Amino acid sequence: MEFKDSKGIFQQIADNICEKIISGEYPVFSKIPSVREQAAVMGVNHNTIMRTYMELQRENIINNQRGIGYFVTEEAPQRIVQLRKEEFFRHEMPEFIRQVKLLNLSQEELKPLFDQLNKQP
Amino acid sequence: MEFKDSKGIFQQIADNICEKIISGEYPVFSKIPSVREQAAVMGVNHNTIMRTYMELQRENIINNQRGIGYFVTEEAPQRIVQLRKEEFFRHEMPEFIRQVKLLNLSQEELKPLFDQLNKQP
DNA sequence: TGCAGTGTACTAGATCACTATAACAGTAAA
DNA sequence: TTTACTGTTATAGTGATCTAGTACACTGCA
Repeated sequence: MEFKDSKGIFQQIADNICEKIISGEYPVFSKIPSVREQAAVMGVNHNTIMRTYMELQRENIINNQRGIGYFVTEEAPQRIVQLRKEEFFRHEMPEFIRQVKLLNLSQEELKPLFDQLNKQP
Repeated sequence: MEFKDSKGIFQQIADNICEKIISGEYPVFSKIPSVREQAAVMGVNHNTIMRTYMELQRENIINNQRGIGYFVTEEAPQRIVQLRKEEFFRHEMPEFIRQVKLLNLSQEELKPLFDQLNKQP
């Protein structure tokens, strides 16, 4: 996996896992890759994955059974979407609007954006 | 100034200065605060400001006269807007759209966004 | 019981961003 | 010339993050 240096690696991995959960790649109740396996896949140290998993566990997105592995909780998808929506409306959307105004983008330039957003249900 | 820990401080200061330039707070050809003064205002070390200024100089947004200070270049506002537009269309907008789709936001939830964007000329 | 795979914990070290501090050099103006 | 600004450079130290490596404990299964 490639990482931006604008954010902690463990946070990026957490985001990545969360997206796999809400996209269905990691279904509810399923076991996610072990700390060591994930570390190998991501190309990072297993301690870094450990930190990621502990964070996600603290947020009740995964839970673990010692000696067995980590599992996606039943409430995970709902929690992730909820947390992300809050973040989206509190920060990302206002910042996005601020950018548009600061750059003084025209309706013409924004047309592709509208086209994409209008595809939403 | 408050800083997010998601990005280097020097980069956030550079962004801040760029916004002051395109908003007109730092007009073309004007002298911007000295390294030490800016450091005091921002509450950081002057080496950090030095790094910021060197970056901005590398991008031809400011230039300097040793012993006198740093000045906004004539082409600065245009360059900043151009660089930011490129960045916006290459990364921020696609990422924003990706988020909207991932969170499966409804037209209803997006209405405030449309309202804001339609205010653009 | 033994083994393989799992989580967990610990120490040590590398790297990076930023800070703290100092010293040096150019410019303008009194 | 002196003073008070400027930029510039250098060294050392701190804190956070991530890596490297090791060791230990738990679980399921052959």
